[in-house]
Amino acid sequence: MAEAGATPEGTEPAWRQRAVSRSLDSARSRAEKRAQRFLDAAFELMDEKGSTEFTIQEVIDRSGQSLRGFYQYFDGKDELLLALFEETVRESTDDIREVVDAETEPLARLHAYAIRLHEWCEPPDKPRKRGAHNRRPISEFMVQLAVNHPERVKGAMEPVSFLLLELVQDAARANLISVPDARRAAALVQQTVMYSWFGNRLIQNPRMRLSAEETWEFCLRGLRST
Amino acid sequence: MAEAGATPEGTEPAWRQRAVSRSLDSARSRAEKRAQRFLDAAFELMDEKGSTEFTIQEVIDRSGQSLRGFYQYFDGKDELLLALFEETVRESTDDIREVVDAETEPLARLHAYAIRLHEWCEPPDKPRKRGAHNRRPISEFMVQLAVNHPERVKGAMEPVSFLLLELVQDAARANLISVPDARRAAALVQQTVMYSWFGNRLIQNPRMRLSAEETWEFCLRGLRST
DNA sequence: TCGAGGCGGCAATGGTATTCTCCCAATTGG
DNA sequence: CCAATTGGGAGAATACCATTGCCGCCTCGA
Repeated sequence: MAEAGATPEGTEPAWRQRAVSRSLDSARSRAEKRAQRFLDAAFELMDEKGSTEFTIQEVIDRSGQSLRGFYQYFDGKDELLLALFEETVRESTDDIREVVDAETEPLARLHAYAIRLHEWCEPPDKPRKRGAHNRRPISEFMVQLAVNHPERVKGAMEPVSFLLLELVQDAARANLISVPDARRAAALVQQTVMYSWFGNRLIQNPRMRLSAEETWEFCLRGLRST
Repeated sequence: MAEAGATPEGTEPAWRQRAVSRSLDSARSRAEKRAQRFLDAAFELMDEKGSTEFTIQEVIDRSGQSLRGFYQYFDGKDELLLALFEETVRESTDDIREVVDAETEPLARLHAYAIRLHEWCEPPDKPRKRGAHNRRPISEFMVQLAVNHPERVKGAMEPVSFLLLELVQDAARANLISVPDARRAAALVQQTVMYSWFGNRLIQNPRMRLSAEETWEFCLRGLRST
């Protein structure tokens, strides 16, 4: 189980395909570079401002490209943000998989997954791994995205969801948890963990916040004999 | 426990206070009426369009009042939406409390709460109770609100949260669940239930959606011996 | 009756996304 | 090597909205 880069549907980033297919096939690599420049600029702005409220104009200026070009590669701002989101998920999937693969016991793997996913959105005070981005703004934007383009978000989350499904199935096979339907169980866990982070923003007093561990314990009990 | 209208901080709607305090005290009732007309118009538009993306202008036209007046009562569109949100929560609290009070057994009361809260956001195919509004757009907007004004959302949710806390405490006192900290447990339940609804929008296949009952069972197991 | 504040009507401003238009410069085919 | 085609830069023009400002009426209290 859990082979190296086992993304469900091929491994090519979805945004890349979309952006590139708009250009001629011969110019593919140049097109990718240009699209990438937009993405890089957007990531920078996002990291600096700590929010997704940069303007297209800023992205243009920063990337040293033209407005025209931007709309040639992206259908609009939402598409750009979706692309950022997809990139971030990809990054995170690798990160989570790494942590998970450090464990061998099925429950320990699930545990590692839950903790890491919960921390996924948090702004790490500790210096970020080189090249990793501040995920907070993206996570926040994700909920808006989930309202307006649920299918897209689901699609982008696929890698993370898929990994979790595997872990749940493994644990179930080992009789460590008893779930009648692995998919539903996985969905429940993913939701609980992710929105537990989101819900924390409604709680001022930091001591009242729900930690990753607490959330995990709650999930674990939920999984024992569904 | 669970006295009739036991809102934590007085029972006067918060938006009403805000809107009214902007006017002279003598003209209070007239001011309330005017503010209410704006709210009514906004509710209508929201119900019709199924979203909060109506324009201020539409609210003005529909309510037969002036732009000027609008900004006299509300600091901006966000305040209006917050007011709608608060009203809706109030409505729902009454509704939930009613269902809960039909039960006497602590766990049954908790169960009733969870189910009702989960359904809270769903667009009821069944004709709505007269005067009740389509809560979907509000619920959707709530997540945006939670990003931008977490404290306000928390404040508005207070009545619902408070009710849940009581129920959890009652159940704990009766030794039906064992939670070290009722507040945290309540928060966890509320989050799980509410976001379980929200998460469902990421699942196309209706048969894979998480039902209110499933979510409740998950919570219940989570509460048994924390 | 007079004056001031409440309020309707509406034009003006400001911030953004998105589209349009013009033009240059490089590539390419003859 | 030249001219046609086209990718792409600059940025003006549009389209929306929210929000503010300004003018003048009209009412209500003194």
